[in-house]
Amino acid sequence: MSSDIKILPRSFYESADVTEASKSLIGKVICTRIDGVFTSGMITETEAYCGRNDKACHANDGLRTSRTEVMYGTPGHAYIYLCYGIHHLFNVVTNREGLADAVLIRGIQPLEGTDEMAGRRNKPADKPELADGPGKLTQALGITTGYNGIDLLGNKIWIEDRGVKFPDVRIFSSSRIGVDYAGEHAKRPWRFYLSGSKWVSSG
DNA sequence: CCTACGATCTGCT
DNA sequence: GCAGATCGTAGGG
Repeated sequence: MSSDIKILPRSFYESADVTEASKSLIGKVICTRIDGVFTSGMITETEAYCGRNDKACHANDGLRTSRTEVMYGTPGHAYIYLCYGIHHLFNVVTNREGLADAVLIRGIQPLEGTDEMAGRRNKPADKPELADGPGKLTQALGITTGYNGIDLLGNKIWIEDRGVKFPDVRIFSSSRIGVDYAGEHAKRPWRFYLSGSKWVSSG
């Protein structure tokens, strides 16, 4: 029964294709134990960002700064940054060291600790607004930039495979949200989401 | 040093 | 539907 649950190994994050990694993360379960509180949710929506030839990516074409340094590090670590001065956005670093590929988590279906999430969000536990957006789910899970760079094979933030596998026909794609500044690259269909799920950002 | 702006969300109209 | 919030980062002087 519980033997179906396993933490994603480093090799999962070492995928050489960030769009494949992005798709594969749909259906996986992100878990946090923050201040001793366990919360979790199934990933419903992701976006791929590539370190080479992708103007939407913070680390595009080798741009290396203190902010982007984590993206150039070991896959399977968290890149968490502050967006619009308010929202903490959570990414997983993929591929291999030095390349700066990452997947942004944009939506989850809350599973465990929903009352705790509701408290953190000051929203009802059973409504999509609890976690149907990149800034909402981090608040629900208790994730802040203070955890930037953390290893996802540790015991604070991790991702599990619980044996849920959706058929490819249920994974829809679209252009990425909020990256119009990236010009032509903004049109790439690098957003992936579970069709029919309520727990997906409206955009 | 200074300025512009964002991988968003909320509340109000 | 739209404007305001809010602050770290990047880039330029």
